[in-house]
Amino acid sequence: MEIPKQYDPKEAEQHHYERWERNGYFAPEINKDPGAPVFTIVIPPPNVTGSLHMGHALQHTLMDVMTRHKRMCGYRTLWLPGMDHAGISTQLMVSRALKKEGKTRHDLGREKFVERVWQWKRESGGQITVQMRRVGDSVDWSREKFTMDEDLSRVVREVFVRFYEEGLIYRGNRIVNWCPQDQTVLSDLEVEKLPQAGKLYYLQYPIKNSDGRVTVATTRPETMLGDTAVAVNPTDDRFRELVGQTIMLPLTGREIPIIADEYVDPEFGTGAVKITPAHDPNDYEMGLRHNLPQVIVIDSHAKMTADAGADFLGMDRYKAREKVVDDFAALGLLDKVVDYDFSISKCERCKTVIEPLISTQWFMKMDPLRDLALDLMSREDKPKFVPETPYKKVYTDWLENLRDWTISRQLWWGHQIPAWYTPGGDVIVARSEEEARIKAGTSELTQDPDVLDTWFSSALWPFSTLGWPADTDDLRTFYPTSVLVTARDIIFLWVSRMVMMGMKFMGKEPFADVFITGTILDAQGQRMSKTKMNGVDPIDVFDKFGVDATRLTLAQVGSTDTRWNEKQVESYRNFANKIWNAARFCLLNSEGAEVKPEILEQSTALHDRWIVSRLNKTARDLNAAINAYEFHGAVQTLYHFFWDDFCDWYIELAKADVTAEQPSDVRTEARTRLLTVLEQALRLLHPFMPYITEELWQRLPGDKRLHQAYQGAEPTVMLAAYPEGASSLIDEAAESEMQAIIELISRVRNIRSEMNIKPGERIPIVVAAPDENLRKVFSTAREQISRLVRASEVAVAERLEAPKASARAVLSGGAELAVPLEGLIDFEQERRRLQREQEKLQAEAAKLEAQLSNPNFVSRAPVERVNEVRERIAAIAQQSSQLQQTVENLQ
RNA sequence: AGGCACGUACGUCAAUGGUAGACGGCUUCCCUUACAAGGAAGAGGUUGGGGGUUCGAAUCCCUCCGUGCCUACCA
Repeated sequence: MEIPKQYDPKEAEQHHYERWERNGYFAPEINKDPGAPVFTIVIPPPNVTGSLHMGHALQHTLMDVMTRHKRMCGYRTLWLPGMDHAGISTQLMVSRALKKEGKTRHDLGREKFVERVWQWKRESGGQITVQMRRVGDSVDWSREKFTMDEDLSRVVREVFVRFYEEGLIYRGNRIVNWCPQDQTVLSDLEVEKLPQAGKLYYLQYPIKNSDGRVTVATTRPETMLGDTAVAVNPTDDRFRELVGQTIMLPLTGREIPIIADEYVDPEFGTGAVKITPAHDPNDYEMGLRHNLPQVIVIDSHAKMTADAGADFLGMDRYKAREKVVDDFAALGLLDKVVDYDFSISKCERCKTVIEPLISTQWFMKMDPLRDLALDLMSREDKPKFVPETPYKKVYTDWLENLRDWTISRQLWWGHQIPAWYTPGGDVIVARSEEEARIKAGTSELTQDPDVLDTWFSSALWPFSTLGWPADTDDLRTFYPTSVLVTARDIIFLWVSRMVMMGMKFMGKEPFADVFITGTILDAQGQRMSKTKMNGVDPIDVFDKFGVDATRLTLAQVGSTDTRWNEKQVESYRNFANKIWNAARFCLLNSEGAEVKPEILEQSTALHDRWIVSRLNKTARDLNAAINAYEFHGAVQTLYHFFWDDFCDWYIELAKADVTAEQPSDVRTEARTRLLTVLEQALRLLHPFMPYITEELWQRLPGDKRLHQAYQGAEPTVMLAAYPEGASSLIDEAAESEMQAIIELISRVRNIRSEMNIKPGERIPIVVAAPDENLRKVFSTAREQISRLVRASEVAVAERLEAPKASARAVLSGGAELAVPLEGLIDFEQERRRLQREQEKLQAEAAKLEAQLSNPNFVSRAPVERVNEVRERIAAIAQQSSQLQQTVENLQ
């Protein structure tokens, strides 16, 4: 059999996925057990414009680990994939392409433009679906969805109509976040606040019929053209006289009142605030309270309007700012300008500074929906956030302060709002234009040009993808889903809204658990971002180290923020190679043997009982860890079981039997056992490392059974049963006996190393144990011990009888070790070595003694704890005295 | 401005209030017939500082220092 010495990930990654997909392994229908429990994940739909980044790679790895694990456990498993139409991003991308042709979307017109976007989607969208296949995502492609699919669009209209009829969706004229670049309104969540070094301008406003002036401070002088009041705090004595008086607003010729409002902070600035209801959210609110007019001086392109005055008409907002300041200076009304740092609102997508504008938009009333989500949390503690802190609180706090959601967007790419207007201006909301015509009694209707916020359709994702509002099999089977895996930054944007919509339309939470992943930071601890160019492309990492190694690295990240460290991936690449070579050894020595599950229950030799015990304990721990979302622990458990227990000890202990030149029952049985343990180990590894495990599993000869739910399927490790960890096969006696052998071997190796004994040199060893069983353990393993420590002879006795010129060690259970080193030993060095050990023991003993001499410890600590300490002290005392004896016996 | 996290070995991270660990790196030795992407051995920590609760603290509380994140209407 030809097996290369090094594992080539690309080779394995090439073939298996295609076969898994073609054979329908990813679809829940592969499971033939009608009573199977169900496990469902709906994917957080990536943007159709997106490509795989580290965050995706992390989330997808975790989702795939869970899905593959549950599938192997016999669950009817659905991981449903799909993509989001990503309104703004996609429209921007296509607009940019048009720009290269010297065109704008307006040149094409709406219909042609949207067709163009669809064309783009068909040709270049969904790059990420190719990359998901590379990651190994075991998603059911036959159920793939796109938020703009006709069926999902129908769901959007249905929901919109129901909400409207209930009065939860309404149209209103309000101040909103406006992006002058993208020409659309944005929700609060799509706006990011960035700190900015700016200036605070102190402007003086003359008071009518007086020589007095009021000074106001502002960061945006240009908005003064739209001021309709100056406000002061009603309790502010400095301005008491002024309230009710009138200001002659410079540059405009308008007269505006001085009003009193609690909102004004007397401590800030001058204590007097200019009020621009049309261009500031707070001023807007105050304007409503005081019935102030709204003078619009900035338009949707952030240019000054006619109402700003003839001198300003058409001027850019920043040019206007300069001019206002210059004009005030010229009039002698500019008090001062000071440096001032504040936060500025920018469009999350294009980073343009947001302009608050008054505009007619569609809104969703959130209070009743919010209550559904909060009730669910307080009554049933759902969804369960992992980790619970801080996310449960973050989620509920946000819900408690929820405000209405602006759901319309001035875009062309998206779900067009199902509202039509009659010539008379009546609003007709309907599921279709036909329905609208019937409702309106006329066919002269104009549809609202706006589309819905992308997150509107995303909020419906857990049930829209399963066929709602029809009562489909899928909906009944897979809703509510099991777990949602996502990054923390969309808890508000998406998670909370899914919960509200799920409760509203399904009456049940959309998912039981929410697992929030950590963030992968760059080596400096900064967030990876396109603009900073500090991102690491997962595909590059796959190419360099292999998908499986990358998955293992990501899986152990779990919910911790972690700096990216390529060394970590490299070490898991080495682990993959270790797996490869362990399997290579098993296969190169497999003649006459094959996988045979029953053999593990018939082990008699210590090392065999031991590895079977370790295997089952590992399986038990792994299942627990995965079910508890403890991926870091799961990866560690796997790594150490495979490398330490299986490779370093078991293969070495079994090697003599396995590699025997002459065929024999012993050899066949050893080989069979080795292959069988390996086969189960591969199953344990599979959810984390799907490619290498499948590649090797396929090569194993013998009885590789699938889980009973998948009988009849083409063999694949994907559908083999995940070992549960049989408690009947966990053998504590074997583990502790084996521990004694491991200790013995380690101590001999230690002595060899410290005494500078050449690796090739064979030396005799003497081991003594007063306990008969322990002696038996050592005698039985004599051959193996001899092999692993390169001993010429292993003598086992009840009492230690060895030449004085020996290196010695005291082992657990009263056992002692001597390595006769006539002519090799340096007594002074040996004495120092033993004394160092003695010191270690004494240090530990001193600590424990101190504990025990504290009467409070003895009286208040649990009895078992106190006994533990006593036993440990006794053990140390014995070892210590043996050690002392040894030192005294030296020369 | 408030709120919430975090600070453990040289690096990245673990550790139900009960003897602080792993991986990488480092030192020494070894191309031993699965694997040098390997094997063997070893060094390295008063868990950011200080105080408190407790029989016992990396873990709980307070405080200081440092670092992140989120929320927010300070013109």
